[in-house]
Amino acid sequence: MTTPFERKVYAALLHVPCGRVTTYAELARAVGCRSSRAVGQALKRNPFAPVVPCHRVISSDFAPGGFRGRMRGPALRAKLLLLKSEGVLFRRGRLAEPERVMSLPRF
DNA sequence: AGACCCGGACGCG
DNA sequence: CGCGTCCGGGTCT
Repeated sequence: MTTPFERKVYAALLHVPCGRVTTYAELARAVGCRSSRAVGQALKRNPFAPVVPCHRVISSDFAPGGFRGRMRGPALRAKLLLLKSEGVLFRRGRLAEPERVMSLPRF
């Protein structure tokens, strides 16, 4: 079931193009929410994957964050591969080029 | 009402 | 840097 909050998150995420990423915190601010964790939950249940690019959302400390509800294992590797195919690389478990993080318009 | 969750900020060693 | 801890808020049961 998709809620108004989830739709807001997905809509904001659509502004992130291929080759760039954003963070849970950034998304949260974009929709006027102070819980980045709530955003993570919404992405986890993203019914419109991959048209809503939930793989382009990482942690604000440049760690990859999770994917499909998991923070490690095959799911996470799939996320890293998707990003790699878009030119976004990770090294030593961290985003290689932090300047690829996109800031979103405030709420 | 309580528990859960793909985070974040802060404090400490 | 790598913990531990607390906070947060939307959703599910």
